[in-house]
Amino acid sequence: MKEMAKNYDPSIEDRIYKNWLDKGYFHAEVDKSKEPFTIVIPPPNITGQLHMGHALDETLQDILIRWKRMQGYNALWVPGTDHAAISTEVKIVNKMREEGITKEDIGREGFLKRAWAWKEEYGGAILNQLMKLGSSCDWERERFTMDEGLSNAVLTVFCKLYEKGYIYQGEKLINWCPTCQTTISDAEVEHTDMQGGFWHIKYPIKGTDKFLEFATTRPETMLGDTAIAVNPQDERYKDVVGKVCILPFVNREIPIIEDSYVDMEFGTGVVKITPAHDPNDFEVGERHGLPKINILNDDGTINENGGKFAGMDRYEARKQIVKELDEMGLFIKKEDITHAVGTHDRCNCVIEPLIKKQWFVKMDELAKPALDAYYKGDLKFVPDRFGKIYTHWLEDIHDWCISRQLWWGHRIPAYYCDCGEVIVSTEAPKVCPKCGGTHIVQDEDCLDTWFSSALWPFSTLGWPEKTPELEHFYPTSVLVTGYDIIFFWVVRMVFSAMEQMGEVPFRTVLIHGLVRDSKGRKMSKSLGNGIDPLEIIKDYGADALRLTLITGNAPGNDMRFYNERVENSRNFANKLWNATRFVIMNMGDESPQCNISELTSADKWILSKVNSLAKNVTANLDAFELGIAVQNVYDFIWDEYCDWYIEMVKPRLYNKEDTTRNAALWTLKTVLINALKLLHPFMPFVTEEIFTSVQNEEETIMLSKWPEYTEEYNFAEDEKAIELMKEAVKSIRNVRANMNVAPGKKAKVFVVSANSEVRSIFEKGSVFFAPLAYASEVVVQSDKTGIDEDAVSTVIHNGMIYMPFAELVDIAKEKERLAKERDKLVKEVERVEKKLSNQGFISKAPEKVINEEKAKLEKYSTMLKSVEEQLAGLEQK
RNA sequence: GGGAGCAUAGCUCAGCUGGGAGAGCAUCUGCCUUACAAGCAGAGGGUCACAGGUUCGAGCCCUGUUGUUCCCACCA
Repeated sequence: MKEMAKNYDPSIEDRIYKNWLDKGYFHAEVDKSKEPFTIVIPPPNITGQLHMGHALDETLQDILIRWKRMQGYNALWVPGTDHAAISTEVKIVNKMREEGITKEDIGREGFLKRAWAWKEEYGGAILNQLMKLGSSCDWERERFTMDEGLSNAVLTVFCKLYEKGYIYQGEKLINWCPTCQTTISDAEVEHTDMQGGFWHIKYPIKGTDKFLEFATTRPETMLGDTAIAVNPQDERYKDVVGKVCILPFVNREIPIIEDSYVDMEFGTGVVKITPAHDPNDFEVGERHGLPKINILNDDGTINENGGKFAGMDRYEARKQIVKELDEMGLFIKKEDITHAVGTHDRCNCVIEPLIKKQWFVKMDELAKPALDAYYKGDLKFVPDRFGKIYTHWLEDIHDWCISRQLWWGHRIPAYYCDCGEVIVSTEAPKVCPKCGGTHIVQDEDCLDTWFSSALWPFSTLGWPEKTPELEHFYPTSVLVTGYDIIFFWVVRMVFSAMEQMGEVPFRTVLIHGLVRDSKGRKMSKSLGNGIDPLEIIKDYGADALRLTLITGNAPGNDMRFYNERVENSRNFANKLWNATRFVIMNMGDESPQCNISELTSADKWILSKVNSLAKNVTANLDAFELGIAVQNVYDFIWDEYCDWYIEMVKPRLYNKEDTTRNAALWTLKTVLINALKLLHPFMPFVTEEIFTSVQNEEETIMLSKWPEYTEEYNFAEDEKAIELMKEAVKSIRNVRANMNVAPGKKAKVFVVSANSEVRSIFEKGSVFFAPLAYASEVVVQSDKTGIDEDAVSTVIHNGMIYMPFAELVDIAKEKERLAKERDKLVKEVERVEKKLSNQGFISKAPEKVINEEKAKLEKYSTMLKSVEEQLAGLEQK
């Protein structure tokens, strides 16, 4: 037997984790005799540092995996990392800048060398941090979005979609980040309210002395204007439609056109049209066949189309243009407004819409099966409401721009021959199939990082190879992720899987919220309010962190994190630890055995309780109510097992002669082990440590069998008996505290009941009832014979409790106290009577509810009667 | 402009298909009782945002209002 320290020390966690690793418990092999349960990890970026969001995400997954593994499923959790194209590239470029090197200096090959070195250095770090949390991932199956297999999957998908016509190259308006100098997808544009101007400007109308007034938030784009538009219904401008304006500075003649897109009510009802730099204007341009003039360079400066402003930064040009328009008398006024501006979610730089030739995924056809899967119920969101976000996005989806002007990522498998032929192929072609030429160059661009993570659920299992793993473990069971990444990832995984696999990638998406700081703010680097999970683990243990993240949180809801909550979790681990110490101390080296017939009511009560606990916890886990599930276990261990059962069995354990001592020890151990198992998914380390200390048949709790409800351990009568005694103990404590009786002062306790069953319960339970009720002696009898009239009393169901104290009791006070008890009961009786006399209730409420109410009425009225009798007795004094 | 969430004890939050309001922390009182002071026992504290409605019965369902947070969106 091990000597246990007085306080639980979570520093054992590393040792336990290492043992699990060494034993290979996390590894899952294809085993057709078992039902698979699969989770693929949302791959963290290789730029990453574990943060609270990860900690929550991984904890949820680990709980599900550990639980299913114990239930006997073939549980596989696939770990891995994401190359995170743009984030990583930016970090590497920044690091190079410190060394005074640019990408161009070292070229593509040199850069990639550095990027892979970066991956080697930082890629594994976050996985090591995941281990600290206790994550039971199958590390033998770790994948990386750019490893050989996954890259092959990416190329295969690209080519297949190209052949189907779902991937195409087009000159379209895209989102350009002038800082990162790459295109980004619509999903990566973040609209943020910013202070801006609304400049009112007028253009001269050719051949007249009139002007046309309009307003714009981006005056510099005027250099690319190719029309002026008004609403066809607008009577004010009927006479100028068809005429042309002279565009200042560049002196281009631009037509005044009609388009219903223009809102007559807004501003002057006149809009300048810049098809190359605004999505709406682009559409208008398409409809009217207008030229599209790009005025921007990639770095956000004005290009040669901007005439005298060429070379100027966009914002500098804005100022200068307004200034010069003013000098020309064409500037009217500037309003200060706040409006939503598109920014890049990685660098916060303002996005410029502009036209470039890029690769796109055509979305309309791909979106349909992904929507159907949800509507048919093959794909479920927990909670439901996130399904709406999913369908809303898919129903309103635009084509996905997938090319990025980056070097770190999967290079687009498109090749260009001098003859103009475009060849898309997984292998680089040596000769052009059209002209036979050999001067062929590959597209310079890389793919959006989400293109590869979209394939993650099947690419990690070996696709496009037909591996046994893919056959067995796919589709995966649950995807766990935050609501902030539904568009980026969940949607794209589903439509990719539907297209490539013909099946959903996962059946359930469990959505969690954000972990916020104690003030409810998002944790962020710029605020500096982030709490490092590794620090918390160091101070309190991973179990405490995990418990904190799960407790009191409903799926999809944000939570606030603060240390007091972690302390409470740590205290719980310590409570459990000490309960175990108690059991082991009393058990000694023997392994208690006992026959079911030797069990007392108290034993049966706690066995029955842990039995139904297993049912509740399982049901809540099935419903993904992890917060409720763990609360059930917590309450059971602390309130029922520790505060009641352990206290109840102490007298039996301390008396070596007690014939039920073994039954108590066996029950203590059995219930503890079952509770440990139910707690293990949530707090894996402390439960393992205790499990191996308290018993030795099984070598790890991880692979032990999940407790299941069984009728054999359902003891309703004993539960009722013990609950009655608890009720009695609580009222006695209450009365004593009320009267300021010193805890050391014991009193004779009379239990009086006309009901023989009640008497029997207290007679049998007097061993533990006496100490819990601070009784020097417990006397059970059927009437008040021989009880001092001055005795303090309290009522229980079908009985009274009397405690004669030696000192004179203040009769007036005692009457007052009893009167309070009576008033309370009167109210209860009235409430129930009212309910039961309600004809509507009697005729419409379910029978079960009516019977419950009737039972309450019986209980409260008998209690009331007893109190009234007692009061009447006191009145006579 | 469209959509969603939230509003419950001083604070942070639970409350599963409608059937007598809960936890942790904080506060107050008494206990170092030989598992645990990271503990034990007891107490106080809530017109469940507001107004209607459905129902025998509403924190829970419906409608509206207010406040708040978030997501989406091409009003220049």
